[in-house]
Amino acid sequence: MPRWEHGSEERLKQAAMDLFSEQGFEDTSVVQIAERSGVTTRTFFRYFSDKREVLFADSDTLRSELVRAVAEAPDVVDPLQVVVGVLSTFDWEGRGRDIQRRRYAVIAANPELMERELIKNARMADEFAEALRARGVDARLARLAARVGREIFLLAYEEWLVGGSADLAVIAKDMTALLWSMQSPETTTPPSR
Amino acid sequence: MPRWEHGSEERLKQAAMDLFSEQGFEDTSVVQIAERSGVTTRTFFRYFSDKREVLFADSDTLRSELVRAVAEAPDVVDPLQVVVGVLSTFDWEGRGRDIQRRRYAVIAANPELMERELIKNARMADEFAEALRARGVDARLARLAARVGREIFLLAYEEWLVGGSADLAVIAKDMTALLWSMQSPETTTPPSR
DNA sequence: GTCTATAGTCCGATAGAC
DNA sequence: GTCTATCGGACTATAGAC
Repeated sequence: MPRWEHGSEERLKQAAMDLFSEQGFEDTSVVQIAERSGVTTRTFFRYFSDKREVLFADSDTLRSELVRAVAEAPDVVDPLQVVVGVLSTFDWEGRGRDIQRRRYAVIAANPELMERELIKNARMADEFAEALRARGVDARLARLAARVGREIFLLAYEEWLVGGSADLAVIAKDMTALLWSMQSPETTTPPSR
Repeated sequence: MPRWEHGSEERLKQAAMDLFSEQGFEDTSVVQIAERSGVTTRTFFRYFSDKREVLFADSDTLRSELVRAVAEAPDVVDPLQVVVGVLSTFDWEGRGRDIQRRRYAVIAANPELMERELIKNARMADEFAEALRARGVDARLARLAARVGREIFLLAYEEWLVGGSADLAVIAKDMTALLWSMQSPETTTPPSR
């Protein structure tokens, strides 16, 4: 382990976040990020597959954590509830709301970064669906629950981010109730349990 | 406006689709596409902001068409129904299922193209939500209906694409019913009408 | 760690349509 | 003449190859 190079990844992530915040994503080059971190661009691309990925490195480990939570849910009789529950009861507060607000602001300000955010979310939903299916949920139902649950959570998360001190789980529950309030009589089918 | 070789844009789109299909997106360069179309790369970038966009040029006009349909819906008392209805009753058959299948195969085979597809869908949902809001729907409800409606449609669309001769509107209705079947008793709120 | 291909931008020039 | 579409080439940065 080369001790003098230790921490490169963290320094790169920090430098990228700072530079993107200060001068925007487009106007920041990988060379700049590398220079500020005391490494070469080659080192940057050793850690991150592309320039955008430096902002999403953590999201991969986070995703597997969340997928595991779905896979280990006590029961899956209500798959939508499982998805929304796992996502909204995760300890987002513990990761710092300000940091997440800042990160989201950078991402929202740049379409290329938003594209990456969206595909990460899509992959997470796909893995949620697969985890539910592995637990015996019908494939079609699993996909639907994963996708709709993700949307409910994302809307709740956005409100939580910009909002004051509201609890994310509460917002998510509220959002779910709002969805059910849209059920029109003519398209109603009797609950299956 | 029209000139001798005014079909440049169409030729570029066709050449790109063919080449991406034959040898993959990554292994096709803009130079190749331009050469096959008898123009230079400069001309390619005059029509398309980047290499991916050549596959999505039509989707922009399509989006505004669909957004207009939402804005002009007879009524918006059931916003989810409006979104799913507008999307699923559009004449997708008329655009050729084979062409759409081929296009989707190319997109699904490449993450970069999927990223673009996702952000286009996200923008469409945003505009749907705004159109609903303009019609008097509560902002929160409008966003929720737009996003959930989009997911219901996309799942139905994917089934329609791979499937035989099933009607898209029917699949979408079925998918909506499946969503309502997930409503759990404890989170139920009384229907508002 | 160096070298190179490709994406994408910029400026200026050209030529047909009107 | 203007307007619009095309072309030429030089240029930077990303990203991958060697």
